[in-house]
Amino acid sequence: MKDLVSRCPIEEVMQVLSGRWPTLLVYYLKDGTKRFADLRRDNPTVSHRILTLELRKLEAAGVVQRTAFEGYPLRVEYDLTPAGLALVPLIDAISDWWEQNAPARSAASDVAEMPTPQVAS
Amino acid sequence: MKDLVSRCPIEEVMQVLSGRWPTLLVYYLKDGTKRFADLRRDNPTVSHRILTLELRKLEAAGVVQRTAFEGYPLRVEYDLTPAGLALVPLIDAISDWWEQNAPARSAASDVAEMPTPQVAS
DNA sequence: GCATGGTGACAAAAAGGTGCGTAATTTACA
DNA sequence: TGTAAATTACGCACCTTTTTGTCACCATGC
Repeated sequence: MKDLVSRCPIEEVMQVLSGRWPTLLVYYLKDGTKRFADLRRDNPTVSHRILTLELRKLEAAGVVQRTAFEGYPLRVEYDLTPAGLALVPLIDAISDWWEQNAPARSAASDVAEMPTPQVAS
Repeated sequence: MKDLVSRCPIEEVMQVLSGRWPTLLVYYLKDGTKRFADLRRDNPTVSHRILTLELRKLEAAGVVQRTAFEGYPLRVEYDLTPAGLALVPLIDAISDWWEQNAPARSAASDVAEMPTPQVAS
């Protein structure tokens, strides 16, 4: 998260989507408008500070729309932008990919060290 | 990267794909077999040590296949596993998504603070 | 003595967390 | 009637944990 500028787009997206929370927040927001407290309930392990920071990051990236209402108690709503909505199926796809390839991971365990297959030239 | 176990798959994948390097390494490996030094050339900013650690992580996740040959100088080859190959189009899709939504990001800038649209109830 | 892929000790930086303060209004209750 | 507390979203200061990086060093055969 230094520049948000790099040669290849993957590096840039990852500056936004890397970390524990961004994808998770998108995931929870796909159900529709949520308030700050809703998102905290959805994921009780985020600290309030990190949640605000992450939401701001996603807002800056154009993934999340933040709408603040005046008056007390404060009220702020978060939604996915169209861009954010477009991201949802992609995250789902990666999620599916993981689930499909998870069995392979647990099967091939840590036995295979230094396979030494050929000697080659 | 504590447990690699969580309620929802997204959290798990992100433990593997989060960070600057994992997706980038997959990206470079999609061209085919690469040796350690090749990957360093592809991305000169990874430190040598981090590269080994990241590759190990991807290997453990079943994304990358590591093949070590005996003899000196040492020779180690890295390839994508079938799972890793399956991941490539997904990363590309996210990459494309970013490129398509990049203009929107620079257009909507930081002017809109406290929009105060309705007052609601 | 260089090249290859790697390790371990340690330092720096980033990510994440805790807890307190703030605001205006409502509710609790004595 | 007066006061205390809760509510909501957040900023700030400080701290811990995790990640990433630097540096030196190993192994061996040409």
